[in-house]
Amino acid sequence: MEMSDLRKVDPVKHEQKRGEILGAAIRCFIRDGFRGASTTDICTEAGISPGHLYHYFPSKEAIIEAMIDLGLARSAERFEKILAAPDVIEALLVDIEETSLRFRPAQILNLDGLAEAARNPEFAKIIERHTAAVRAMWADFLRRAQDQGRVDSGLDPDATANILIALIDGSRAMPIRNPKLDIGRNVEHLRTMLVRFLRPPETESAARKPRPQGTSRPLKLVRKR
Amino acid sequence: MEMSDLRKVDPVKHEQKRGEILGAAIRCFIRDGFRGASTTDICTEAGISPGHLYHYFPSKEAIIEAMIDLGLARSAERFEKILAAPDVIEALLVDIEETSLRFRPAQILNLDGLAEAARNPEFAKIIERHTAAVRAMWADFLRRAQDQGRVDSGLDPDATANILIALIDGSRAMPIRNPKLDIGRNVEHLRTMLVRFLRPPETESAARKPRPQGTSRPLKLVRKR
DNA sequence: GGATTATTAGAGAGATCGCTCTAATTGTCA
DNA sequence: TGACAATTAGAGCGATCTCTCTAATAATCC
Repeated sequence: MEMSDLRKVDPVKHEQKRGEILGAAIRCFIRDGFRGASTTDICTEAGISPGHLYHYFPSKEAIIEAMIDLGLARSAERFEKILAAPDVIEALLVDIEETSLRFRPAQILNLDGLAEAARNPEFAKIIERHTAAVRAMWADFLRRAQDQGRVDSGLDPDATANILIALIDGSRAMPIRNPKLDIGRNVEHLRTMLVRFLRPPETESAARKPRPQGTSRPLKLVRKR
Repeated sequence: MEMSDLRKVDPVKHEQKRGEILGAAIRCFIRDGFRGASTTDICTEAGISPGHLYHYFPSKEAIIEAMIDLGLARSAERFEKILAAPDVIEALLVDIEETSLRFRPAQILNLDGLAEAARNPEFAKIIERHTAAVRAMWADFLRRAQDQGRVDSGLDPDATANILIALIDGSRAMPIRNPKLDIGRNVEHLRTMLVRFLRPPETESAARKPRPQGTSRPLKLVRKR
């Protein structure tokens, strides 16, 4: 134990410690799952005692909820950055590659969270709210891109957003299903699919500008803002 | 199992009972998860006693493995049917709609299984093997379709198969993320994406028009719409 | 029918779970 | 410094977990 630090009646310090414990809990949940990780495990990982733990969190469930909140907040941040990028599709692909395909273990928790949400109404509410927010962000982007003729205006923004989200979810399972995944090639094919899916059909775009496209080489879809 | 003494009462009956217990276990696992469902729950659901349960299965883990095997076998069957259909994409869409989007609760177990595989090497092996088999089936189909000019020959069959599998995985999360999902519209957009992704680019389809082997059953991939 | 064996029931052992409680320790301030 | 409040440690409670064990029942063969 660390006895060397000088203690103060400091709410900042308290919050910081809470964060440390939450971090330890996340590590445990990644390793063993929501139900597999015990409060004792969390205490050991955080280097504290059970009583101490319950001084910072009222229950194990509260820890899980705090962790989900944190995860969803980080996720929303990432999406905001993606949607603010000059080339949204490229930014999305980079994000999928870095956070899902290269198997950051934290992504396991998304699978756990979804499975848990399917049977726990409390969690379901949180997931649904967060999904609605992300979908709205995507749909808003898609509408603007449609107005600018960069995305097929025949697509429904909400439905398209749902599919993009599903694609991101599915990508999380990829490295689990196939640890020897050829990441570069998969990203390339994802890019091809997205570009072909979203770009305006020939009839629409041909009127505006010439389409220099022969083979499967994808073209840049999105630029200015 | 004793293999030398088969003279006793119906091994068929024994196997049938085993199946019943497995079914009860699956219902419990769907409801509460692998770790959330206790052996007592399973016994209650199956209407038997603990000792009885352990007469049919050596451990809880064995039940889970038997269930995963069963699930993957059923899944492989479904894919074989899909790939044997006259219009593969339509068959795939119907399957996604019926088994994933309409929220058959059994699909939760896929999420559980993936999450568990991410931290349990034993499960990971099973999932990887099954995924490799399904991917091989898809890749084989894609290669044939490419030879017939129905699918863009610029696509790598394995990478494309991986993406299709990811799409199926992602579709499972859809109804959890959004219970008010407009299923029809989503299926329609999925269809659009798949068709645009897979069909040969204009130049190719115009140049090399591979014509029918009329006698053999045509693998119709894309319906002109 | 009597002997033998497969099958079933259910209590409960032993371990672990989430969580509580008391007491010791640390920091603050009159 | 001494009273008081905040914080921490860790034993352990009651519930629940997986799994075992003994004995009763059902099925089979002579």
